[in-house]
Amino acid sequence: MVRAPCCEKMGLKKGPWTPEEDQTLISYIQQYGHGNWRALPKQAGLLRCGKSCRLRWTNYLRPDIKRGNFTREEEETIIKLHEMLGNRWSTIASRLPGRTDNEIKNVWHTHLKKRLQHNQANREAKRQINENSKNELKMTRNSQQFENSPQQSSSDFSSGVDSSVVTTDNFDMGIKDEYIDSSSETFPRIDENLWYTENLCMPENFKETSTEPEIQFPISTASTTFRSNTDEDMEFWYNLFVGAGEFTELPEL
DNA sequence: AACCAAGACAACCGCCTGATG
DNA sequence: ACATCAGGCGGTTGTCTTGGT
Repeated sequence: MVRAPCCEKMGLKKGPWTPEEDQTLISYIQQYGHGNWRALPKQAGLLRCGKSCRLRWTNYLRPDIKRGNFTREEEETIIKLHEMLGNRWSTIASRLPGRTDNEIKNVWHTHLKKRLQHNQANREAKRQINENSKNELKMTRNSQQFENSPQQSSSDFSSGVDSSVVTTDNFDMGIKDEYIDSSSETFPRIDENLWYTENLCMPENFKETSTEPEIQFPISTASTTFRSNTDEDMEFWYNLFVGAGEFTELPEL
């Protein structure tokens, strides 16, 4: 394949477009259209290559371009589509009227990618806290049980003689990544799907901020997922994730 | 006020594909 | 079938702006 000569070698201008150039291009396209991009700059009197003109028009000057910040809905659409399609910016752009692939690509690299990485790091941190709390709880309950029943041997605990006791064995092997003892009454289970941002909820008295909330409380029961803002639930989750041990008031964000 | 680093975004580059002769 | 061209796409770079020191 023969490569077209680059703009510089042909003495054509590069770099940012001036308002005059923009106006020239707009006027020409409004009058004659853009049937042939390669021929257009010469006919319009622009010292630019056709490719540059096309990009300038499609990414910036087109009348149906939507300028300004992306809405929350647009951002969510991009995130979802990117999850499905990967870096197919033009396909993603076709689903967002008035937005160009270039703009979407820029937004992705400058905002959305970082936000997703941040969310992922948060989820990982929470998961770690959850894991640590789980271990602490496990140890506490085991030691309490040992103190209350000094006559029992440690092998009795792990054999599951008393079904109300959470032992190392039934905790680890019974239900993975869930907070639940064999009576299934005391501890709500964590629905892993709730870690995803769209499923997280904030307590009513939490302040809405533009940044990612630091603490969020996913709640579900063994049978059904629900969202709760009751003090009891908040206290449970606050102690679980923040690890303060003593719950006094909800944190200000 | 001056400088510098980081962020945001416009523009370019190189490759690919489909159309055409 | 092959060569050439135009247009499209995604990755990368360049430039301007902004915020911090």
